[in-house]
Amino acid sequence: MFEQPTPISRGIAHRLEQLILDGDYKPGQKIPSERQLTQKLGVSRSLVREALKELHGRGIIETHHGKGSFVSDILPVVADESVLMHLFQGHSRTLYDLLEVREQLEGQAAKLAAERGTQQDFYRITKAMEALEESDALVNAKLDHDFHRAIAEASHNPVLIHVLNSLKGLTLQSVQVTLSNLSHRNNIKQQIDKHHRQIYNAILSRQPQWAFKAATSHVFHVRTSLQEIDEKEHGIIRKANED
Amino acid sequence: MFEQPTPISRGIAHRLEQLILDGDYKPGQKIPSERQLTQKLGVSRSLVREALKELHGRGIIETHHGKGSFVSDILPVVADESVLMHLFQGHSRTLYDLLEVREQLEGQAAKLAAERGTQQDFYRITKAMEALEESDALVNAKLDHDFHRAIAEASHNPVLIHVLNSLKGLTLQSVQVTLSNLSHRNNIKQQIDKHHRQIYNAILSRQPQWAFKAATSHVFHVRTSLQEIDEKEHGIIRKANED
DNA sequence: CTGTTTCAACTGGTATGACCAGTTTGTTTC
DNA sequence: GAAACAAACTGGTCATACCAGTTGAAACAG
Repeated sequence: MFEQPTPISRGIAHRLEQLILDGDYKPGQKIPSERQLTQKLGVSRSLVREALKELHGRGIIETHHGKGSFVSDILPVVADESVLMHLFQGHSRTLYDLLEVREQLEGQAAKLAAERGTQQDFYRITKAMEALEESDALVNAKLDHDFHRAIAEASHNPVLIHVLNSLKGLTLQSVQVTLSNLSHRNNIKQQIDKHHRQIYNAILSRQPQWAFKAATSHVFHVRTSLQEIDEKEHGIIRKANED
Repeated sequence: MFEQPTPISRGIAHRLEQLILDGDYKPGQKIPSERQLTQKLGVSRSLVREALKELHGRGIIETHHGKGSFVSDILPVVADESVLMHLFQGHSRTLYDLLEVREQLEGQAAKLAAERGTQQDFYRITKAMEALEESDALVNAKLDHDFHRAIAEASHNPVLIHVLNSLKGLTLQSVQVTLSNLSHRNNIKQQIDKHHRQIYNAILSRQPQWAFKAATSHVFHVRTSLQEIDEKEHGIIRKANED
């Protein structure tokens, strides 16, 4: 009755927004030029421009004359790192706090990934997994993070991806600390790999419950292991950011 | 040297914004047509339209085909509280995404609160709980939020508190939407109260597992309830601010 | 005179095409 | 090799024409 057939312009802004949310265009990255979008979206440049204006109004993109439009990297308003980073320094406990949070988040991500992951997602996860296993070098905090990130993205939950990504800086740091503390015990490195495999298998065989369990207990295990060591060797964590 | 002489369009949007802020055009009121603005502002219609789009993006005006543009009566709640806020508009899915994340976070918070909460924490939670129960008014998004916040703080996990707090802006709005959609069904309001009681009891009797379960299933319940309604009445969420 | 129909004049929505103005890049020139 | 320059990008602005809802007043029917 009052169904106005949604103006195309709304649709354009919406579609672009979705592309950004889906990660097709990432924060800081340049999006196609107006002329290109005109083609890609099959509408006139006027519409493209108006859609971009709308997104600009929402603070989603920034535009520079002669250069192009870019996805605002200020996107991660959630949990801005500076604050957390601040918490971190001098408070080794924050590492545990962080892991406590990640425990749930990673669990949820794994679960959703098992439910919703596409073949493409699985491919990415597999690649990350392989890269992780090959490198017996113990320094690969980044690879570890890539693996978890691939899973997060497979959850197709923008908010979840967003929050986890916001914790990225800390995560990286924490993983670094973790590895440097845990991995020179070879059996632990093996255990971690085993965990990853469990998560991996659960997701690819589409068993959400199992994936959740595997992911949470993985983080839990890392946390408690770290805790034990910390109690023994006392104060190792503080030193972790000095290189 | 790098001072690019502010594009006119920015100026247009700004001038219009100023007119509205100055009270020349009041909330709910119609602003001049695009053609009129073209004259009044001395620029082309394209620019006027783009400026209007920008204002629309900020939520300052609403536009209706054939009728005109009107100043939003829900004036900007202070620019953009967070960018995520915008993801909402037209993306009801994001609400579910958000609840999926909160499900775990709230669960963890409740669990930790049960483990670590002090008597003072419990006192605060109790007060929030009472305030929540007394107000049989259904509009108390804030009270609901206060309750969950008290629990979060009782977890004594700064990271968790911070992340949950970051989601506050969204939570508030989502809760608002939630309530306005759920609560006019009286039995649901009762169910929610019951959930809160369960969480409350679990925490104060220091039963972490139970608290976790109660909190997660609470959010889960809210999410699925909302989902059902959304599927039935279809599109209600978008309309939530039209009265 | 009343109620309906109709149509013209609004309103915003979309599409072209032209031209201006910064930016980048590769070529030419010294 | 370095400086100068000239396309070929990019976004910014304008003018014009036409489509599509909305509204209200004039024309008409009863």
